[in-house]
Amino acid sequence: MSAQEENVLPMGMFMDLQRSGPIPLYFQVSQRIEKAILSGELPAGSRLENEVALGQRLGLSRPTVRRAIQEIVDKGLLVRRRGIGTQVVHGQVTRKVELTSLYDDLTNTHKVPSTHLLTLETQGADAKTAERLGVQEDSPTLHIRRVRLADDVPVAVMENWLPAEFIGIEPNELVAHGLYQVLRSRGVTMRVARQHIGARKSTADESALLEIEKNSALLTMDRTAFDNSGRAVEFGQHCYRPDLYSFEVTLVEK
Amino acid sequence: MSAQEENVLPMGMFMDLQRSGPIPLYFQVSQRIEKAILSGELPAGSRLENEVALGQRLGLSRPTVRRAIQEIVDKGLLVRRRGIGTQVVHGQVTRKVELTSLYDDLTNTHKVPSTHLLTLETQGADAKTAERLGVQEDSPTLHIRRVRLADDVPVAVMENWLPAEFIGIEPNELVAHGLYQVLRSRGVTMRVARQHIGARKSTADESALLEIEKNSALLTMDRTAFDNSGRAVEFGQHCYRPDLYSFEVTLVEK
DNA sequence: TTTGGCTAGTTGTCATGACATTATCAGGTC
DNA sequence: GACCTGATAATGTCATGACAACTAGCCAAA
Repeated sequence: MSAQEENVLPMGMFMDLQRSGPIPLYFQVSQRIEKAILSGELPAGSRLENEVALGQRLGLSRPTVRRAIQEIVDKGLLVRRRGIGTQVVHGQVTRKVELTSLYDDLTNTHKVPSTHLLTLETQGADAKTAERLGVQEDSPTLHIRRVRLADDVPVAVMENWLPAEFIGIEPNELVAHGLYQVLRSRGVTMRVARQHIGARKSTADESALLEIEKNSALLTMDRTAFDNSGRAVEFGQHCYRPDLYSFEVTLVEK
Repeated sequence: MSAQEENVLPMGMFMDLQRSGPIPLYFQVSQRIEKAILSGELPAGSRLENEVALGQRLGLSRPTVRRAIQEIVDKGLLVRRRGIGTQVVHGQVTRKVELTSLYDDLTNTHKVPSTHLLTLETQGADAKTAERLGVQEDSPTLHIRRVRLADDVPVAVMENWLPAEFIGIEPNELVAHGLYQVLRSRGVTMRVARQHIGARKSTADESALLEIEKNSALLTMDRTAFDNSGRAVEFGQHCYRPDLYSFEVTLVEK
């Protein structure tokens, strides 16, 4: 017998769906399944009930069930095989990285984030910033430089440039909230972000800010974020203490 | 007038679809649109023809067109807005990172990859390896250690552990091809990979192998890869010269 | 024993139709 | 001129139906 016995779990959940509410049905289903996987109710390697049966039992059409399952496949928690079925991926499950800021990351891991605001000024865009933000060179941008701390220990030095429309942002906003929270409260919804992750040695300035030795190894991340109209709303160059922070990425082959 | 004039481009492509072939229709459409974006035929900020019209012109149903567009949205090249339409994201487009190996990355960027094989042995799994691969501790695994070079310059030191079924892999395979190519040729299809990206200082050994100074900054990546049945097929701990390699990640908010 | 084919089960693809939700814009009213 | 209102247009959601492609397992034949 193969080592991967595959229990067909019928997912005996009654799942009271609210059909009139604003929450899509496929989302309600996918949330419920994801929760079942993360809680261990659906163990690694177990098979999911097939799409048609699941749809019948829930009173949903197959496309809706399919979409719910697809959501979780995209998260890397489920694997589909034609002719076979859908299985839970092996390996301990860990929550994936979303389009969030470091501030959100820290609150999610039950650390207390805080911010030291080093710089908040209007600055003409240099060539690189102009290209990343898609604005004219020398046009005004908001330049921010911050140190992010978790439980009063410095974790990252973050430098951002924002388009002119955000120049009114106040220092106390940035101290009390993450940059992404501030942008969201101004009606901006981030949709796409392109990141480059690398490493280099720390400068004397960075070493002092992060309270580490000179010429330590730093984890760096450059990011350009776009809102739902496709326009660049933020360009940032950040560096992290590698002993306190790392990136987690889940890749799924189509 | 706003700076983002939005030309409605009707995508005047005739797109001869092959309906009988094995290639899905939605895939043919999405490939064509992506190519149009990357080639500049659909410039940044331009609007796409709406779904129903596009479907009618191509003789396709709306779900098929929708799926084609969704593929490109997931890649971060398009942005949809309800009530508005679908637009090309601003910013220079760069190809995203797929589920590939460093070997594939290098060939895609027209560098000549080569490999120095340092270690190829059978080894009992330690606690960490056993957990990552989902096998018993002390069970046999294939242990590989390699240096990857691009144009004869060392780029990375790569250490991998594979389950027992791959113990037959020959040294010449690993020198001539990337590990993922070898696995694919053995019928393994990778589906999901979980990666952790960090940084640290180099050891004396690594410094010599990568031809860099001692205590340089290194970019590190740990990865566990799963095949289409959800079983772990590879666990690796790699480190890269940060002046020659970095990671690119595109995040898309759902 | 081995090989081959058949069958049942499951996901993959595609079409058609309908209604809901949201943003824009023009026009009328105060 | 400012504000409300409706029409218009586009994507978001969901149902139903059908066929294709792939896999595993059973069974019969060589």
